[in-house]
Amino acid sequence: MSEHGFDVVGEARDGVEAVNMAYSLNPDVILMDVSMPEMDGVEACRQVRAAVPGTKVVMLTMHADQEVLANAIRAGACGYLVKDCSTEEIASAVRMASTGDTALSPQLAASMLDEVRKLDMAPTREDRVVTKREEEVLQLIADGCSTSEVADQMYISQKTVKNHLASIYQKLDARDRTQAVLQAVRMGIVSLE
Amino acid sequence: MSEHGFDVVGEARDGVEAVNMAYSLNPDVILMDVSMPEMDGVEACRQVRAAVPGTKVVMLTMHADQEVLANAIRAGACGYLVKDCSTEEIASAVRMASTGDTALSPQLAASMLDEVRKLDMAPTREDRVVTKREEEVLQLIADGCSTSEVADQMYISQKTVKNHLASIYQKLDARDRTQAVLQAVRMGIVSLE
DNA sequence: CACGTATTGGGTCGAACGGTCCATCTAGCA
DNA sequence: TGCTAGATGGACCGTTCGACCCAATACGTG
Repeated sequence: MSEHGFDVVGEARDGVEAVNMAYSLNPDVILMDVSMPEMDGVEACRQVRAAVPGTKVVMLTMHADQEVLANAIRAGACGYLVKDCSTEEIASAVRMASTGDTALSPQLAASMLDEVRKLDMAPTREDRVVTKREEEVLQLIADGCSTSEVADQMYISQKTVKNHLASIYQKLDARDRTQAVLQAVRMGIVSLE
Repeated sequence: MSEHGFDVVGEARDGVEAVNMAYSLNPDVILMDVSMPEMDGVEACRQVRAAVPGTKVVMLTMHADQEVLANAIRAGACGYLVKDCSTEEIASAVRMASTGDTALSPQLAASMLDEVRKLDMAPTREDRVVTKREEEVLQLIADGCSTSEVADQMYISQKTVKNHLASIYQKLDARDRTQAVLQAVRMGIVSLE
């Protein structure tokens, strides 16, 4: 398998196995799938980076999910590829990782930059005025849900929905859900169907 | 006064006098001011058209109020001028009225067409899903007003505001003010600031 | 380890909300 | 002259909402 410029020293079937093998084999690069049994790739990446700092991790995923990408970057991944890329592209990404470079699928480059921007500029300019859960509450209410319906769909109690709303009221300078949703629509936080 | 092609046979100081004089003098055309003591021009126009069908009425007003214009057209006015037009334009409008034509100030022509459109197409396509007052309530709530604030600004009781809202809920298929306002925004009934 | 934030949740309380009855008044219509 | 729709209100009732307390858990930062 040295035709690509590197040797495959091992294969793991799940996250736990990957971490153990990384510890014993101490490879230069690990090609890690996001979706894995026992332990997902992002968590495995985090543990590998903590246990074996010299090992580079390239993540491989099915979907260009920005949320997962962000977590992978935070976990210390040195590359992130979507699965529809060619074998040569994967090999290239592994070689780049070994030399300290970062490989990234084109369709992920843009959201990658956005994520880095958020990470770096979070203290100076907070784009996310409301948290993820608060945003979910706003969108559901905009979609016509009552408090109890929001609670059911988010698998939380009505009280928690109200807590999120109370937090939203402060952040969006609203005094009731009507104003909060309207403000969220103006700010582009939620969509109007 | 025949320099303009017609004679002035009388002048009335208020709406009641205008109706009486129209009945006795049976003029070809009446130049009627919208704002008049005793009886406003629109009502006077209505009564003249009922009592003396052959008489044409040209309305004269200070403001290009679409609501008043609509009422005047319904009242049977054959022309509608804003007061900043020239003497010759007024004379022209009177002559046109006498021959059965309709004179209209340019700035009123557009809203006139809109009004005609509404009148003709009202049975087939009801643009106005909510009434004028209901629309006011929706806009104020969209602007951030509470029930009591809406009541204050519209000079009505909170109960009436609630009544309007209840009517709105049925028409817009909403169950609370949040959904009602959002639906109104989607339908373009109210503006988002 | 302490600290802040996010998320989850409980309880209470007064105000607001929505629904259901009802009545009055005005316009426009048949 | 009724009839209908619109606008205006009143009274009542149950539910919901928002504000104000509070606490437990988890997570990341310093």
